[in-house]
Amino acid sequence: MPRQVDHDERRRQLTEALLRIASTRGLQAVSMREIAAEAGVSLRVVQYYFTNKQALLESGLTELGARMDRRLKQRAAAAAGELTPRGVFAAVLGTILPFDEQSKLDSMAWTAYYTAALTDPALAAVGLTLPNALENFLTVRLTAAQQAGDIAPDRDPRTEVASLLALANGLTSSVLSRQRSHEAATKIIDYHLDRLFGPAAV
Amino acid sequence: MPRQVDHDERRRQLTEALLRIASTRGLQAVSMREIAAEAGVSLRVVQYYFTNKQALLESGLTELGARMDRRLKQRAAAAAGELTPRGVFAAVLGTILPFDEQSKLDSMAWTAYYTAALTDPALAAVGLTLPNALENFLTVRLTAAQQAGDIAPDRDPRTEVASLLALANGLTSSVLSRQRSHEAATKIIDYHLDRLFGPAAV
DNA sequence: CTTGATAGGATACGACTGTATCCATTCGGG
DNA sequence: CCCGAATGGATACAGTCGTATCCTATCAAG
Repeated sequence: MPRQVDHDERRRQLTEALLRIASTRGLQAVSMREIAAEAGVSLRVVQYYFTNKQALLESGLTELGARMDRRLKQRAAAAAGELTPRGVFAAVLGTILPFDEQSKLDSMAWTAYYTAALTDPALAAVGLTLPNALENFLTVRLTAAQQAGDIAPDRDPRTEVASLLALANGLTSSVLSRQRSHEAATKIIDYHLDRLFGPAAV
Repeated sequence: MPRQVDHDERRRQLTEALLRIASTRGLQAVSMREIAAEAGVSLRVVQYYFTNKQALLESGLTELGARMDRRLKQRAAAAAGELTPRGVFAAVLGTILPFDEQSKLDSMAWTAYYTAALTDPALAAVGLTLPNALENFLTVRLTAAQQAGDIAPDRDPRTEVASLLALANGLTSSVLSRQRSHEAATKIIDYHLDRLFGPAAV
């Protein structure tokens, strides 16, 4: 059995242990020793696979981005065929909202990272690439949809996209803090998609 | 000079020092000794006026809520007279968005507290009262505005209010992370108020 | 069989944490 | 006057933190 595979597998296990701690007890509860305990290994092993804590934290953020990406592609695959403009938006925004236990935990971790990035420039660079990519992607789609006559001409595609993403982020916050349920948040998103594209065909 | 005044004044100074650290270096950088240094007093003084760190943190959260409340009342007083429904919403949402250096710092601290509250139930109770109060207040106003014919009858007041508040929160996040400017965020808010109430009278 | 790299257990170091204690000063009411 | 309470300086304590070091194993290539 090749070494390299074991090596990457170990790193993945440690990163997952890190995210488990960050999402349930917060990023300030993440320490080298806690990760070791959570992963069931010794402190030395954590040190061995990650040169320092900074590298570990960045690995966690990268993994979070990869998970979000994976979920997006799953939704895209599941909704294959019906690639209506509205379907694309429902998929992307529905992926941002925490919709099951795991995505809720990931959203918690993401929020923790986001907050840390506000006062730690090293994390900020890694964390902002995904949101920007989403905004650009959706703006292109919505502009095309407008030219095809799918949305009213007096709508501003850039503003609409920025609004929907900011709305999804705000709703995510309220779901995480148990201010409202996932279903309530989804209804609010649908309400706006109805107004933008017209009622869903289903 | 009465003791009680000095006592409260000292507590206020220490709380402000705490918020200064939390908003510039994050909540994890807040320690008893750091607060003492920031306030220019000895560690013992911090211990003397706050029995433990938990009390100190709660004091910071309370102060943040009080500041937000103060800003809201300032806007309300400045816009006195023109209490159009749209004016009320513009005032409230404009207060949520960080509009100057100080409110930006406060928003940073608020975000830090919000994230901490996700994994620390003790803080959650204190931090959710203001958002809920805002939501209820605005819903009453918008329902009345709809009955007065100020907004279209096919709008759902509760959903609209929840959306605007979530939107303002999401936009605040993007402003704090320098994804967009305060002006850009304000324009997005205005865009939606225009659609909801019709263009501003000014 | 030996040698060097990979892997990991055990332990130590200095810095920092919240909290507690000991002690000196100040000051208003008896 | 003086005595207890309010105030605060200096220091100590037991943990935890990230990181570094020392020392074994294991194992593939020479």
